[in-house]
Amino acid sequence: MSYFRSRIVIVEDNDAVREGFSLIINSVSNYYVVNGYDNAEDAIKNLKKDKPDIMLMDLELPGMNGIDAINIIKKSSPHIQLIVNTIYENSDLVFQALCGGASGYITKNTSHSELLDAIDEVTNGGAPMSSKIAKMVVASFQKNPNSPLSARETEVLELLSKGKSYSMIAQDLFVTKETAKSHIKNIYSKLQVHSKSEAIAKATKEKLI
Amino acid sequence: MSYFRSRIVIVEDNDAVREGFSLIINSVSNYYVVNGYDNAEDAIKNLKKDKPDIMLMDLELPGMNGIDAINIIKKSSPHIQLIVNTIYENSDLVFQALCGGASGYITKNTSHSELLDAIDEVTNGGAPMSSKIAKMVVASFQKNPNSPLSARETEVLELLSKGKSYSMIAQDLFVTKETAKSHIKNIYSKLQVHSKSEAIAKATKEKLI
DNA sequence: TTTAAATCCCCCTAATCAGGTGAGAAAGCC
DNA sequence: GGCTTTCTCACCTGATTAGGGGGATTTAAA
Repeated sequence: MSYFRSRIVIVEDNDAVREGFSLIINSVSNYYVVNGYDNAEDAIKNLKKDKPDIMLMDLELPGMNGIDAINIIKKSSPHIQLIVNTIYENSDLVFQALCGGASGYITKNTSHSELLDAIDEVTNGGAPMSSKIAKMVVASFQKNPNSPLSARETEVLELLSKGKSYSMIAQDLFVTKETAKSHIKNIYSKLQVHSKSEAIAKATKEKLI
Repeated sequence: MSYFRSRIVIVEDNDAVREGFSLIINSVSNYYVVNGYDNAEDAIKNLKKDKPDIMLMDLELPGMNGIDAINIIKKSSPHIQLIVNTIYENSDLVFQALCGGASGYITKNTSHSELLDAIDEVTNGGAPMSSKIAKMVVASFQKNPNSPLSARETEVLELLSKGKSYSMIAQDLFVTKETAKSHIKNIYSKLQVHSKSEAIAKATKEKLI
């Protein structure tokens, strides 16, 4: 744990919630809230002045949304640890926030002590997540168990998705080019597509690869 | 929380550790350890008999390794929740375990109460992870901030990685095919590659896309 | 004012892609 | 035993592509 008090900025449009967070965070000695904003624009404008180590960021904000804010903040100040705090558990939002550089994602049913735990965790280089979010993140690594494709076809599609040509796939799998083509034809027929890009798009969407 | 005691199987080659876990888990009312094994083969053989709801799985085992075991167990009994418990924090192992269907990944510096917390969490549909593991998982969503590629080039490479042809990329970006080609030439030169597959491989490895 | 980025154009050749049609061997299922 | 799927291989065709070469212009940042 740091010997310095980490500087925290809160971006949250609900005044009561924002002030509640401030009180909680300021009640412990390791942290203090340097500023709170009800919109992302003002928070971004004052980054240089506030010098936050950690930001608590709501996603549903008036004006600029939280996802865009995360991208802007992380580009200009990559050292800032962003913790998303929102009611949304929509998977697109979660992955957009994480891809944009959020260090954690906690939902708004979080207790005061859990909020402080989350701040502790990013301070120690962790990645705090609500239980449901962690589950979504872990699930994103796993394939669809109901794939219509055979093991070999999946293998071929994986190589196709790596940009390999028919002949390269054939080489990798120690078969002839005609065999690779044959697999691809069957993949197209099963997925009801007519090109590499459609096949990869469908396979990615349905987590077949 | 369930009204039934969840059935737990432990796969762990260190006898003392395995028996320690059993004692801890059996000391709470929600769970009981139906069996413990010092290798994956025996655990897999007895799946039908043991009917575990949750398995605690070490990765470094004599004979079959834990990753292969996870894949086999998840294929035959997808309802089983697997919690990896290992000393390894190697990123390849973590992602292999998660891709294979592990529900959680905790490292061996975990306290007794944290172990029980992890079991509680999978019981409630969560995905328990050690702090470092969660950080690795979240980091896997984020791009390399030191990419040599321009924003436009990254965009082009992303489309290329989706299997799109030069002309499709041009259409998507509302430019001519020659422009798309020009970007791709620059990408190849910057990445020092000479084909789609090499570019995608390098970009994926270095998280440029 | 030099550099990088983004756009566009021409030429070239070998290779690729997608479709059709057909077929043999092995494995699994009822 | 018969059925289906899977994996393997082959030939044909026509349109497109990929990757390389050579340039050029405009804008914006350093």
